[in-house]
Amino acid sequence: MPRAGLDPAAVVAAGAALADEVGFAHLTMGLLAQRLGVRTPSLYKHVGGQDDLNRRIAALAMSEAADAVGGAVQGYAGRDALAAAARAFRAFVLEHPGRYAATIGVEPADRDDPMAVAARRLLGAFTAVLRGYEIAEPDVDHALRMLRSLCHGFATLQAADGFQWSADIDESFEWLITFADRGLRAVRTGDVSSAAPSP
Amino acid sequence: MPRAGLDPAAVVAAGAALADEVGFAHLTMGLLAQRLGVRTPSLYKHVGGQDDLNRRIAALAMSEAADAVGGAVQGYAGRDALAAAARAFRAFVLEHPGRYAATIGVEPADRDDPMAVAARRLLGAFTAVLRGYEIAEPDVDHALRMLRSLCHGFATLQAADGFQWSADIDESFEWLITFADRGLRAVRTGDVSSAAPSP
DNA sequence: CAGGTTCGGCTAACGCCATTAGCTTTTAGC
DNA sequence: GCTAAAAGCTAATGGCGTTAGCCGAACCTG
Repeated sequence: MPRAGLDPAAVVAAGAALADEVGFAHLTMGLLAQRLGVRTPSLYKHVGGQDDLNRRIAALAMSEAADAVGGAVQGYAGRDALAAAARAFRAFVLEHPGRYAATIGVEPADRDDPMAVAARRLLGAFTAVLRGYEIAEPDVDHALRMLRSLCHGFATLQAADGFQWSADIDESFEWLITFADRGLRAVRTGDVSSAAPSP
Repeated sequence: MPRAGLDPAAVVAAGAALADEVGFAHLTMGLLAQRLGVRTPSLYKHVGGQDDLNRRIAALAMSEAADAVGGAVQGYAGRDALAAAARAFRAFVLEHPGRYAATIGVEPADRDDPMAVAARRLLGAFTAVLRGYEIAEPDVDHALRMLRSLCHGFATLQAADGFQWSADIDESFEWLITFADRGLRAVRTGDVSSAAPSP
């Protein structure tokens, strides 16, 4: 019986691909083993178990998302950068719904957790987008969270088929980009302050 | 051996409460039976199984969220209505993370599915908020999706402990409400159109 | 090229969970 | 009070994650 030649990276990559195919909730150790042409217990030579596998898939997804968004932003600024980042992020989530789902609800163990490192890298890509809007320091964190909520919310709702009604979804997303762009420019001009809401 | 006096509603309510306590992913038929002082197979007299239980919890959560948002909006308009709706929605998700998690990834069977009915009711509450902004018809659907993405994204990211860095989260949320309010008012005045983004 | 060690696969077995079948007892209706 | 439906139970099945322990392949050393 020849060896399969597996290693942790190959197992995690196959697990991520399988999650994209069958949905993260249906990703099972047995199914993954079958896909790899191996018996289930053999996987434990490469990953610690299902929980460990999930965390590694989440880290991989975060890292890939950071690459996608970071790469898409290169050479753009302002509205173009925002649009590129948002489109790249949504495209990634829609192309890889399974591995992205793995990132939800996983809290990194410590700052050196690969998941945490990748998450900071993704955050950095969005921070670069904000730089073009010249937003005052106290507002940057808020704007970052707003941007992340918007992208995460839209992408996950669409991935979960949460938009059931009529209007075209791509059009809605472009509308959303324009909305965010206008809003962020208003932040620079001082229409939205970090202080308490206007009375 | 006296009867426990259960019925479907009681089982679903206990399941939702348990999901809030231990997390939706850890909600198990055995654990729920134990909580109700009953053996596991007895639950099958009231719900069809785990999948049916999950769907009923999701429907309950949607219905409660619709009540919370709809009630909070009563008597307000414009920015006040938006703030009330957003705060009510976030408060609901943070107080009931388990049952809200049940709603993600559940697609209703048909239009009469209780889940679909409740979802339409929740959507209606947000539509009522938009009414105060006098947004043109072609933009209403986009604005609705934007609002839903924003609220869903922020609440789920916070519930999953996705915001790890320093700035105060409540402050970020108020900032986000102000941001959305300004943006929606700009939609009315025509700064954002439903047409393609400006060059 | 020989021999030992490490490493990656395997089978067997355990426990947990969801689910079904079939029995018993309570409860409600006539 | 009798009957029938409803609500609980025990027992059993199958699937999954996981662990223990075995055995052969690959690699490194001399």
